[in-house]
Formats: sequence, C-alpha cells, structure tokens
Amino acid sequence: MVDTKRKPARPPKLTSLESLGQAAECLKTLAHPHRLRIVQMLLGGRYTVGELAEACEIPSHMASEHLRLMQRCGFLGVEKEGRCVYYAIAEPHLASIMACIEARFGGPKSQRTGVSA
Amino acid sequence: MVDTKRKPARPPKLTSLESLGQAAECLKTLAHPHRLRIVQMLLGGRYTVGELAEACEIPSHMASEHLRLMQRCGFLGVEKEGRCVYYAIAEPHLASIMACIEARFGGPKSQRTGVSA
DNA sequence: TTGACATATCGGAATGTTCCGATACTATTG
DNA sequence: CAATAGTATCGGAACATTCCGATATGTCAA
Repeated sequence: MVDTKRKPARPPKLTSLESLGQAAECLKTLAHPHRLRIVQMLLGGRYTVGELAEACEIPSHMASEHLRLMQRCGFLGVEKEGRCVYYAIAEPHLASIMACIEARFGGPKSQRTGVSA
Repeated sequence: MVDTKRKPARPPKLTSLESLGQAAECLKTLAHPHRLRIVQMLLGGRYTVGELAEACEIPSHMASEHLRLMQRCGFLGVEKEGRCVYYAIAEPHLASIMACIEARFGGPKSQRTGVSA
C-alpha cells in the first residue's frame, strides 16, 4: 500500500468508548437549562425543592423530577429536615465543569451560540 | 430557632435561563460518545471524516452527520483538500471542558459513574 | 468520459426526553 | 383525629434524537 494517509502519529490518549458513553450520559443529564440552574444554585449552598423550583420558574413536582435524575447519576445528595428536603452537590467535579460553562456562557447576554443556519 | 426560612442570601450570580438554554444546547451536542471521541481526537490535530469514522467504529456517513452537528453550533471548522475534508476544533473552550470530562472519566476503566439504582 | 473514492444528504423506523395534570406519600399543625 | 404544606410518583401526549440504507455530490485517475 502506498502511504496514502499521513496519520499524524499523535499520542492516542483516547478515552475508551465505554467511558465516553458514561460521560455522555452525565453530560446529557446536565444538558437542560433548569438543571443547569439548579446546579448553579446548589454550588452556592443547599436548597429545598421549592426554592429551586421557584428559581427555575417551574412547578415543584418538575423540580423534583430533575433532582431525582441528577441524584441518580451521583450529582446530588439529599438531606431531609422536617417536611423539607434539602439537596446539595455530591459530585465535586461539577464545580469545574460549571466553571467552564460559565466561562463560555456566563454573562446574562453572551449571545454567541453560533446556532446559525 | 423557628427561623423557617434561612435563605443564605448568597450572591445571586445566576446565569440567565436564556444563556443556560444555549449552554444546554451545546452540552447536548457534546453528549454523545462518538462526538466526544471526535472532539478528543481533534484536540490533538486535524483529521478527515474517514479517519474519525474509523476511530469511532462507525460508517463515515454517520461521522459526517456528527461533524455537521458540531459545526452548526460552532465547535468545529472545516478545510477541504482535494477530495478529503479536514475538520478541526474551532471553539477554544472545548479544550477546558474536555479536560474536566477527562479528569472525571479519563481512564479507560474509571468505573464510577454512579448510575446505580 | 468513465470509474472509483470521499463526503454529504434524505426518509423513515425505533427509541428517548420533556412536560403536564392527577394523585400519593410524609411530617407538621390544630 | 383531620387538615395542610412540601415532595414524590404515575401515565400519557408531544416532541426530539439516533441510526440506518439508499442515494447524491464533488474530485481525482485513467
């Protein structure tokens, strides 16, 4: 075979497709505006379902569902107190990922998504 | 202490729901094992559709579709050369986000997703 | 021009996600 | 005990995503 391809012989520091599948699951869980806001709030302290729902402008039973999703993949932990339920960050890497997201979309009007046609 | 509400009076450094919606779109675009691998490869240099397809173990017309998606939201840029098409990273923030992901899922067997029941 | 190769696009089936109203559960209050 | 407040769960409609085979486009070689 002629050497038609010039593979750059880069260091193949590739993560296994299996691990990338897990990463994709987690990213998908994070990829929702209300869930991003919940994480952002929770990085500043713990909050109840109702408080988070109000901050997201959604009914509390929907906040509850988002919270359950994020709890399932290990993002959040929970503490019951009386009839309130406080949620808090359980996965420390969320802070750095959220920092990356805020670096790109941080401002209230960083209008450069580039979803142009 | 019947201080029923103890809102932590945290600095409300919250990103607007609109911007979080854009962030969620981008995360959703990233949240796919083949697309993560493509980004990971592309962070080490530029590659053709066929090379990326082979690395992901998928037919090249599917790689082409993933690449188009990521191009649409500004992640990737393109250069044609003869009958080959080289893709490359266009959004610099991808490097830091990918670094966060690798910090959490990096190893080929970092089995701690926590998607337990 | 013809043939072969690399990439891109189309249409549709299967599957997954989001949202909502209704309802159930649990702990506190009267 | 009954009533209420805060959370959680269920069932289903609407919508989006993923994947695939078939096919189209553009480029090079003979």
